[in-house]
Amino acid sequence: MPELPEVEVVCQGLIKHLPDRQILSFRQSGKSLRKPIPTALIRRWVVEETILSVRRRAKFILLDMANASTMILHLGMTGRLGLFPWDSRLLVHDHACWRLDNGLELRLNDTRRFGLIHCLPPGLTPDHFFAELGPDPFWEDFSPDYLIKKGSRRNGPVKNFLMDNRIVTGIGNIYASETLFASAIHPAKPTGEITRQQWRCIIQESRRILSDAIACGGTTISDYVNSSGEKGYFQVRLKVYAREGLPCLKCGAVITKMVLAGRATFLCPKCQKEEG
DNA sequence: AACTATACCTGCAAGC
DNA sequence: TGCTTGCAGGTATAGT
Repeated sequence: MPELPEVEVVCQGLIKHLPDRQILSFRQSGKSLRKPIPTALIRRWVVEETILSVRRRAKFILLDMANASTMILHLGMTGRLGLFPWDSRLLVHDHACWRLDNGLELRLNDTRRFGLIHCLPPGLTPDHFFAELGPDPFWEDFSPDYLIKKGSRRNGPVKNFLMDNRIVTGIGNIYASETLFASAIHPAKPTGEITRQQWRCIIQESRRILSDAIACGGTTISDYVNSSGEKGYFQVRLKVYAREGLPCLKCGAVITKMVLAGRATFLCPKCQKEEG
């Protein structure tokens, strides 16, 4: 998916347009996303309601409605949200469309359909829905003490640990590689061997990289665009991700690729020593 | 309990 | 040209 920065950029775009808008109607493609689209719940609780606010929690986007219901959106790997004139032509993978009272329609386009839409009736807070999720990287809870407590008994690769959203949310495959490069830590290093100083470094670097990426409008690998249809520009700042065979920007050694938990992982073998 | 492999789905690029 | 294969930003699950 879009990782945390891309979701944040989309969210910031939606905040400019959605609050105070009323949803007039809802339509869908008929295809299921990761779970079936809860059309009945959306028509019951969201249609004809006004949007109060737009928030992000982890990689979820939340629309708080005036009647205290909540619509929760997740973009999966290929999800995109955009605003279009309501009578404009639908695109091939437009799966959910909310018509607004200003002539525009919010459309969720998701090629691979790994996205998710939830609708919580009034009074059901999203809290229990997010109960299993770890903190955002920007929260104070994301601290060396917390990571030592959660990670000391783990021997799996630290990269997998950082991508586990029960530990910390929003660090996906791109930013896990980038954070570990910036921290000079080998992605396969056993989690339990990471020192307090290294955790401090990981926290600091992940926040710096994610902030920079948000400021750049996110990373566009192939098809991600923000809610205004603009691409992000962080990809030109990536130091290791998708740079296999190219020289390390710090030391000139050749960037290599390995597979961890089935995911492509990029590193500089010289800057990120196994025993480091 | 922790970890890996697999499944979900479509499109694209590379290789034959 | 056309087929097959592998791979892609996420996450839930079943299995070891």
